[in-house]
Order: sequence, then C-alpha cells, then structure tokens
Amino acid sequence: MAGLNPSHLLSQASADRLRGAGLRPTRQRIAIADLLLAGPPRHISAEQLRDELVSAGQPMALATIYNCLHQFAEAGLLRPVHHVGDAVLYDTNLRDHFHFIDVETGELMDIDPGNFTLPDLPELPAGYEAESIELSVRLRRKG
Amino acid sequence: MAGLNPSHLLSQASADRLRGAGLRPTRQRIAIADLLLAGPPRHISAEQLRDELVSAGQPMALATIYNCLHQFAEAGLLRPVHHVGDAVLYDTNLRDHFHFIDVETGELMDIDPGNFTLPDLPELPAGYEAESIELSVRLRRKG
DNA sequence: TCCCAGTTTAGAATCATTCTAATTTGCTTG
DNA sequence: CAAGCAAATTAGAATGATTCTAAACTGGGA
Repeated sequence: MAGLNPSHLLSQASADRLRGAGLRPTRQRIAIADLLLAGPPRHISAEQLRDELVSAGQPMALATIYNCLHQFAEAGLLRPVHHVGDAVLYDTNLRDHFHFIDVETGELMDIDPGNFTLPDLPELPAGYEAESIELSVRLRRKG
Repeated sequence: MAGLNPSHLLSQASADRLRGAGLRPTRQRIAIADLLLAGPPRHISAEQLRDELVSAGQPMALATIYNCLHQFAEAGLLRPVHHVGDAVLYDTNLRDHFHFIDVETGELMDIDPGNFTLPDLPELPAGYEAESIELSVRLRRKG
C-alpha cells in the first residue's frame, strides 16, 4: 500500500480544496473530491459516481451525490455538461473546451482546444450575462 | 372566417409537405404540421404542442406527439435542441443558427446567424460523421 | 461539553419520455 | 366498392434521472 497518493494525503488536499471553495469538508464531500478532483480529466454522471463511491468503500445517498455535484459546480470545481441525452454529466476539466458526443452511447470526447477556438460572441440580450457556453458536435458512427 | 390560411388550404400544403418528406399524411401528422410548419420560427416542447393541439380541436395521445416529433426531426422538418434543462425542444427554424438559453426559465432565443459564424471544426474522431452541431450560450439575468 | 446551522439520509414524489399490446386507419389490390 | 395488411395511433403502465421531504446526524465554535 505504499503507492502514490496515500489516501490521507489525498483527503488532506481535498479538504483544503473544499475549504478554499467555501464548502465544509464533510466526509462525503471529501470522498467525492478524492475521486474527481485529483486524477486525469473525465466526464461522470451521478450514477457512475455512486458506483465508484461504493467501490471506494464510501457509499452514500444519491441525494447527497446530487447535492454535492451541484455545490461543486456552483463553486467552480466541476463543470456541468447539459448537451447529452438524459443525464447531466460533470466535467473535471475546468479549461475552456468543447465536446464531441456519440449520440448512440452518450459518450463524451473532448475537442482539443488547440484545434478549435470560438470566435467572439455576438452581443447578449439586454439584462443578461453569460454563465457558460456549451458547444457539442453530435456524432454518429459511419457505415 | 375569411382569414388568412383557410385551414383546408393549410392542411393541403401540410399533406404535400409530409408526403414530400416520406411521411404518410395522417390526420394527426397534418394537425401538427399545420401548427408548426406554417407560422414564424419557434421552439416548442411536446407538452406545449399537446396544449396547442387541444386548443386547435385536435387532441391526441402524448405518445403520438412524441412519435411525430421524432419522425419530423428524422425527416428534416424540425430540429431538436438538446441543450435545455429537462425537455427536448423542437425548432422550426431549419437554417443553421444557435441559441441563447435563459437558464432560469429554459427560454430559447435565436442567435442571429448574421452576427455569428462558427469556424471550421477540427477533424472528427475516426469512424464518425457529424450529425449536428449545437451551441448554446447559457444566460442568467443580471443583478 | 453543548449547541445549532448546515449536512446527510431513505424513501417518496415528479416529470419527461419510452414502451406495450391492442385498436384503428390509410392504401392497395381484387 | 370490399378485404386485408402494414403502418399509425392509443391509453396506460413502466422507466430513469432528478428533486423533494422530513427526520436524524455532525462539524466546529462558544
């Protein structure tokens, strides 16, 4: 068990990150932060996250998972992606970027931001401010 | 009742349009086409459409409405918009264009295509073809 | 240690959508 | 016009993601 990221170190970093975002570092929020905020960028749904929490020995109520995902997104720790079929996905990649979506499977793939830059937006409707921009290219398997 | 678009003329045009798209012109499909394919561009959900069909004296099963919306989209008579909160909306505007979304209300506003052009996309993942591109700017009321 | 606002919880409720199995309808052929 | 069959429509049940509810718990300060 002398691997990378010993869990108490991870958890410490997660707790700090949570506090920095104005969220009380509860056991549940730390478990979620450990899973999502450390590793490589990914896209995850509430249900998938629940499965991973079970595997990690940290099962918790689905309602808590939804609450936390909302709070993390609100705090800027995750980005919700709304374009997909039924479920909202949460993106741990906080850099500006967009997605390819496999319309059959719902799978999301990042569009390399080096290959694609969005031009300036037109003027927004009066009285509004932009919260986010989502762009997705819906893909279907050829043949 | 000597208004514009006497209903039998509208229905005739709708039936032709449906046949042209490869859809059998049933009573239900004609009623929907009359409501959606004639007037000004708009965005509508299945539930809203049901209400309008009731008002128009053409109530029908929700399942039929969903079936028809799918078939119309498949046939290119409508464009589905997936970015919005819960429900899929159908856009009667077939020109390439994108949307502002009021995140509070779910209301959709067209982005004037004259003011915004999407650059060329990066290369698609191997084995896929693009089905559609959706871009939405999520808006929140200021102040 | 005590306390309380903030969290978590199980389970019910909601809402858009899809499914099912049975009925009806539009066309085509005789 | 009559018969027949595939395509459409239907009511209602089922599904699945998400939110709600009301009660129990907990983190951290006084």
